[in-house]
Amino acid sequence: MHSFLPYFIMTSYYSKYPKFHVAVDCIIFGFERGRLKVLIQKRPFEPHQGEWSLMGGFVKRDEDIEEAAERVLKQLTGLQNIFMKQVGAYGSAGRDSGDRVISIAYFALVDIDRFNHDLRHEHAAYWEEIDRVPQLLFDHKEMIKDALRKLRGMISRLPVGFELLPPLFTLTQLQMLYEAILNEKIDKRNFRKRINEMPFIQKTEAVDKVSSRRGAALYRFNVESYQHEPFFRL
Amino acid sequence: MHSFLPYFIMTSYYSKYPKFHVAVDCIIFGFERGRLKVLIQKRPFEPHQGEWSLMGGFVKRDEDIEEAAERVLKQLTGLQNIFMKQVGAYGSAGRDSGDRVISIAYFALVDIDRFNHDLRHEHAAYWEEIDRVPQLLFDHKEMIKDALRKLRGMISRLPVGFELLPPLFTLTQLQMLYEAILNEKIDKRNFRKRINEMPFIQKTEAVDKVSSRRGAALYRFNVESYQHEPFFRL
DNA sequence: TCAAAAGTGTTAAGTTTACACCCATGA
DNA sequence: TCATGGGTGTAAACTTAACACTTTTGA
Repeated sequence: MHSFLPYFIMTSYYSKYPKFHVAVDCIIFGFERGRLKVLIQKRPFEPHQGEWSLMGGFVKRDEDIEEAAERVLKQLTGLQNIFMKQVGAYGSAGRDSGDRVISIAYFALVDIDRFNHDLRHEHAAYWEEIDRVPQLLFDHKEMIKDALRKLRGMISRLPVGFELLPPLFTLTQLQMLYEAILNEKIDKRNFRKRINEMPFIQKTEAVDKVSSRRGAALYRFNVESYQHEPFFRL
Repeated sequence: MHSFLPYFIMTSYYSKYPKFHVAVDCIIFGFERGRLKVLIQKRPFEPHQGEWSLMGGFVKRDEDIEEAAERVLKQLTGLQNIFMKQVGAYGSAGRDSGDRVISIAYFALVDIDRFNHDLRHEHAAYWEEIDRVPQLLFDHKEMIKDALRKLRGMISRLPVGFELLPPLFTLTQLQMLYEAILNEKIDKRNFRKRINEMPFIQKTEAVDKVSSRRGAALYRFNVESYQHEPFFRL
């Protein structure tokens, strides 16, 4: 705020215009046992305390909105430097029955194994399968729908799926992840052929013996060798 | 605002949280003589009066943010029921040097012929070619970049290009529009072949004699026959 | 009569899809 | 030994890309 007018006339150039509460809401996606999940929470404050909702919070006075989203995510997961993307701003006049609030939705992709489950319990949060999400507060369900649409549009062109997996993963896991997000079956041989052509998905020496007797090769996503690829097409 | 607490304690559940100015900024795209253009304006108020910027305005107290965007668009163009899409929210703490403002960008596609040019002059607004836009205020140039990226992602899957053209248009015009938006040459015969396969782009009896001696068939986009198509692929 | 834009098909290259069996292992 | 998930190649269908000449007409 840098007004050159005396403060007793106005506190800023814009002071005649109304102000609004601004919140962020986080759609936190995770992937577990072949299912895409989203984290929902029993709202911890009034109004509508105890109803299912997304995790959210109000933007602080001198905080970037991205920072606010990262703060909310960290509160609930303990995680930082997580892949997040803005979904959009939700600003219908009547969307929040507590007061006028303009909310900016972000989605995050987390490796569910790194998740802090004490924090999850502390916040009464719960991983729900994407197509079993109950009625949520306000327009939160629409936010999830929009976030999922955005994720779908991204997953086949940008290497974001790895954000949902542990550092080492099997091709079956990766395929199930794509199937869960795109909500369609993929042919195993065709899938592997295409993955093979992506130099930034690299086979390691390591073998996963959990999911099968025979053992499955573990792969990793190599950030460096992705650097120059503009995008791909699954 | 429906607080059940006495008004002298708090005015709403959220009253301990800060409030922010919220604005909308409009990226208004037009298409003229083979060029994609965007409307920029000499800012009519302080701070930074007279600098090039997008057309914007503050959200009113009981107004949806979409409504605010439509209002701003109407102020400048005289047009209503125009194709508009949210680009996203811009909320860096220091983005506006006048005061903290969170701005939500929308892009609009207008038929430049329907534009009210008196209003344009009144607002000191100017159609600039997309790749000749000068330095703009704050993060407005980034908003244009993001809007264009969004438009590009859309144009080949959804019939939005027509919003930029008059009701009747030639295939050459349509092709130039796609070339301008995608920023790449398209083969004429391949383009026409694909357009021919789209039942919702219909040839009319009318002929355009302006752009060539021979005359070119005029086509129109038929909304009704698009209804059931989920999307297409140019 | 010629300049300028409109209009028109075919072929080769590349991409996508469909499809079924053997392998390695632990229980 | 058998049940389970891992791993592998080819051919047909389809899509995309490359390419050049004729038509019409007003100046």
